Amino acid sequence: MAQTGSLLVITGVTATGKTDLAFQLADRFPAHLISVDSAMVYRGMDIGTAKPSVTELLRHPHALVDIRDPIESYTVADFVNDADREVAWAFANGRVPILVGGTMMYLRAFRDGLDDIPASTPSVRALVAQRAALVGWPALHAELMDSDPVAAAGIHRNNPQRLARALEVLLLTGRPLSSFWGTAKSAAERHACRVTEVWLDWPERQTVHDRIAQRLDHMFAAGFIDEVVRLRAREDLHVGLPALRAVGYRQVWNSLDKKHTAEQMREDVLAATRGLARRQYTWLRAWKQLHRLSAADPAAAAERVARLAFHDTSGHSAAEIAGLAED
RNA sequence: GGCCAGGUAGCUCAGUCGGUAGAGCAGAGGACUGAAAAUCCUCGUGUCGGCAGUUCGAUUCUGCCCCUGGCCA
Repeated sequence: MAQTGSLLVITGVTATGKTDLAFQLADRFPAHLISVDSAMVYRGMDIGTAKPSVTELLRHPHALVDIRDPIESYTVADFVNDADREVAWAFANGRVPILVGGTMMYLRAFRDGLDDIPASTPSVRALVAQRAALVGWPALHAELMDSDPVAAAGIHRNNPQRLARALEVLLLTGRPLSSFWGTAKSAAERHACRVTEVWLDWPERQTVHDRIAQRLDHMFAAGFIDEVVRLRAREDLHVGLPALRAVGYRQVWNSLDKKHTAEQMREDVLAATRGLARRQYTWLRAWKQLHRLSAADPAAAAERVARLAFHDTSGHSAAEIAGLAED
């Protein structure tokens, strides 16, 4: 099948400057920006998610931002469907899709594809939770070991979330979760395109931690706490919701309950954000095919990405591109 | 100045009836198929404030000193 085009993915841990890089490229090339961010999908969660400002979004529109109310949930499958639709739109309109963001599971599901497995339902989820409360998760893990040993082997007995999913699928379909595996198609296959993935990174972890702290102080100055207070004012929202479990929101929400000092609140959010960055690193280090670029030199990074993903407009030959893509 | 309570892991603390110590948090590494900014797994040597004494052996007991907090002057 002939390739129809080139698709660019820009990722990296939180607070590394991914958005700025995407803006630079969007200024130079006909691009379609697609957000890969499980928190920016929610309306009214702007400051704490480091969402681009309204003016920035007007200048550089992002697909998949502000598409859900915090009461709703948004899933990996939703993301892959939405992203596929946006990518197809971009190709149909002569634009290069640029996926920007740090929700690593979304990114991997998009790139490698998702198998066709039904979503859970509230009633089945509640049923599994009830049984867990009764017999405990390790016991349910033992049961899964009997009915779906393949899936059970990959899930720790203390991991309620992943264990629940496997059991829910079993209840929902009567089939083991693992029996659904193996049919997923990668993004390159689904869109018949070349996929270039870029990891924007700082050489020192400390730099990332410093940037996180600096950004958080700007968030507080910009009214982050008021934003959470506004969400709390809604009677229907609570911290159990996926949206309100987002880093920062959960800590600020809980701090307001416990009447923590401002300093304690800040430390809680910082620790949670550093933890997020650490887990993002775990994904990134496992993806060896990423082009790792230094965030310390944004201009050079932009130049490099332009050559890697937009070779058609910068006049490089296919042979040169193949060489560049090797390193 | 006197009295009291403390000084143990980056932080908050527990503990050792004398045999050189352990939790939570922080931090690090890892896993990851519809909640993923989620959920979970693994990782703990630190002059036990300093100096001396008693002892086979002191972080633990004793003395002195230093520091912190409180009370009394």
